[in-house]
Amino acid sequence: MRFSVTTWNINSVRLRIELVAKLLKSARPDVLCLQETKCPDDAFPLKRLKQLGYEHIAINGQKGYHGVAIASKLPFDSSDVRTFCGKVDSRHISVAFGEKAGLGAPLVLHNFYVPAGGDIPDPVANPKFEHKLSFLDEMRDCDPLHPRNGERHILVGDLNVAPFEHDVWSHKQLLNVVSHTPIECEKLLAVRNSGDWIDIARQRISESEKVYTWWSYRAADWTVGNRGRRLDHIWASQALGDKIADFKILRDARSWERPSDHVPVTATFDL
DNA sequence: ATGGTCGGCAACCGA
Repeated sequence: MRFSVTTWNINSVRLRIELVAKLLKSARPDVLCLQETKCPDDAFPLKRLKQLGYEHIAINGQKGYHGVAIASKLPFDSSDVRTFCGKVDSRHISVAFGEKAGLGAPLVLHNFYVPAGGDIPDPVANPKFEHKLSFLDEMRDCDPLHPRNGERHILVGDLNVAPFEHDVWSHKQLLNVVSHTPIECEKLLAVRNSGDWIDIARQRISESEKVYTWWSYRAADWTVGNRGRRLDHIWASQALGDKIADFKILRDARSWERPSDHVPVTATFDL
């Protein structure tokens, strides 16, 4: 049985619902995980997604900022929301697929939107950076993110960290830029190692090859110099390690009309 | 070396 998951920081789901439709009509993933929906739950475009065949939807939104959602063709048994750092920010939602989904054994899917962390890479001078580091520490210590004994877990999202040298266009020039500072990279890797996760992109693509999922809006032409970063991630627990069938970054989406600055990332499993 | 652009929501904040 094929099972595919797409993650996409949409940067306003209401503004870009037709881009979401375009993606869902062409890629047809089984599940779509969105971040930065910027949409209160009572204004979420449920109808349009249901029309597109994604009838099972879990949302965790708030007004103006953040917000995450999971839209699925397959029914899930339950959904859950976690908070981090004692804030009410909508930065996490998870769903559990059980018998109803027809995927065999249970499968848990976590969708995260990690804080961007502001501009100054100093936790003393910049509370937003401190928040980001604390958020990563809490993820590391979060028991539900530690799959064990052959449990099938997938973790996706905009993790706002590009951990490896070739996850950014210039390792040297970005060493002191939030998203690629050594302390963040270490902390993200600590999250990954706390749960024995596989970073699917780097399982599939050599560590020496440049891989990006985000290109800044602050460039007249985002293609000039290809100054991207790999901020969006899909991780799988060890139990899924030999089931990974495909991995795709839809770079084209950065050229769509009024695009998000992030592009969709999809992993396909042969369960 | 610096500033560059978005979206939400109604003056800036967050990214």
